[in-house]
Amino acid sequence: MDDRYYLTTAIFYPSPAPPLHSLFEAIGADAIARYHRLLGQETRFLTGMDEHSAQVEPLAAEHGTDPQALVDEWAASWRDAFDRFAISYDRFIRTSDPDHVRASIEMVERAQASGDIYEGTYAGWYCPGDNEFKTDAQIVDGRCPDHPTLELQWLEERNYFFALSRYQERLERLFAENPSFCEPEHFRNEVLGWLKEGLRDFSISRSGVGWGIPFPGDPTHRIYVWFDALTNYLTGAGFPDDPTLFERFWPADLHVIGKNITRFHCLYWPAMLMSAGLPLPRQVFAHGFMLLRGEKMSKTRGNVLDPAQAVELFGLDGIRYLVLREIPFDRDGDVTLEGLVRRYNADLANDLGNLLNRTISMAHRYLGGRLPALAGVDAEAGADAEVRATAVAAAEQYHAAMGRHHLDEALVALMGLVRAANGYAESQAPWALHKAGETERVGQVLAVMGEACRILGHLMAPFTPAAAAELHRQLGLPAPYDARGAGGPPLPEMLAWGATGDGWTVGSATPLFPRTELPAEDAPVTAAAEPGTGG
RNA sequence: CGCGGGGUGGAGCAGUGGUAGCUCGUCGGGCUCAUAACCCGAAGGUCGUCGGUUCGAAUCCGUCCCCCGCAACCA
Repeated sequence: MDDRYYLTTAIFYPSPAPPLHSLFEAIGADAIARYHRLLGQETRFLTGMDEHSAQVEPLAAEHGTDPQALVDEWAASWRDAFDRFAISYDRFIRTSDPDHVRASIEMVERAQASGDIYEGTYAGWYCPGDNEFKTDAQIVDGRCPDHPTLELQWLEERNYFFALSRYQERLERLFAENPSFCEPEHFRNEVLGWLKEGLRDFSISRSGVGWGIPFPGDPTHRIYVWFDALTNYLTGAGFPDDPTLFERFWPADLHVIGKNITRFHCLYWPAMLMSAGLPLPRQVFAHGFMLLRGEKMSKTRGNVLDPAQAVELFGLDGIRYLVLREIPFDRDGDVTLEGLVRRYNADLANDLGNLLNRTISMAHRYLGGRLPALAGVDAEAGADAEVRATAVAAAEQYHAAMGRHHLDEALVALMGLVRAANGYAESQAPWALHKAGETERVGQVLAVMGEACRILGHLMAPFTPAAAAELHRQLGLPAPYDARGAGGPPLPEMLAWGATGDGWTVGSATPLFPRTELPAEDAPVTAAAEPGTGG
């Protein structure tokens, strides 16, 4: 295992504050980052904002401010939200950052030096309503759907192109030699399909706009999208100003992206890096989308789940768990408010939280708070050994799932141990043992339950960091890791059965995940009328 | 015939040749340590359609139908 790990999210389209579906990507990447810190790797986690959007300039004018001031405000708001959601980024990059501007220019210059950039003509249908070229798919009945009264204009514009087509063979070789460059497989298939269709050069500059990075050698143009946005991954690793950092962290281990931008990350980006003579990232992982009632969340549909409301209902860790559990990370997942409430109560409140609560509570009631050491417990009864075996198997499944970035599967493995521990409590019935005066056995049973809780706390840590720390606090155990999941022993050591050796004294129990309920106005209609119950 | 993904009990999913599983929900039972939580059992599916291969198909092949996504910045 490498002693360092560098991962990124995509940089986000600028807006006043992050919607839940953007937080979803950040939370997922954060869980991966935290997992690698727990493994003991020096982990660098980059996220940020893509500020040179064409919308920014007109919007700033509308607000009577300048573009930089507008994105300053937005970036602060995003950072704030990311901090609240415990996104443990090492840098929040902004494409207006000076070092990033230098990096983008450097990348264009390298491509120029390689002879991959030429001047050409970009032609397309242009909508005067929103100053944008429209693709065929964006045109309805020959009009822009947003401005149906305006005629589209066929415009031709001189600008600079990147010769992607020259990289056809090299990209084919990349995918042949390193299939896992793009995961999961169904998105890789899509990329292979595009490769088969043949690559087209793409435009990398725009003229007539002021907001953006000046194009090297032609100040009338700005760098357009990809040489700006994608380059952020290099900037975040120290390119080109900090060779020591860059040496340490490039190439990136993982780019976490949305499935809509696989083309750019799996074809454009490696070609750009080849052109610049830089090593390629090890993997691009495309996650699916969070759907709300089967539909893409969007403001125009009015079906956006508000992060603030979600936090109010489930807490920060609650919502972190829910989005990662409900949405398979490798494909789309459908979410409803009702479903989230159900999942939260079932998994976190009833099963996991209550397991901790009953364990601590019984430890106080029957043992004066003192859990004995596990030594000698295993051989005593089959049930003890079974819980232990489940814990070992859960950790194995967990690591396997995390290795493939299937975060939802890791959580399924975790919940499997919760169930086993609750079942164990039922079958051993320490309350009955206590009545029967079998104090020693009560101690053994609660030691097993406490151990399951201890391990669960570590398994939870990448997903629900604050709740994991609180779990250990209530259990009465020190937190071996810092708030970002770094600085402790490698996770597998802490997941080993009986890792603490001795018993310990538990703390006090308060509900880790208090039950929640659907807000009244969103309650399902079925509860309305129940005939014949009187009242 | 553009490309990719998907169509499995009420809901969400797993399952790539050999008795169809899981979570939630529903119904019944048990327990009382615990956040009215926990545990056990039951009902419920001709696995989108039609056809083929096979001793045997949700699983392989072919037809058709339906849903979602897809290249210039809306995860």
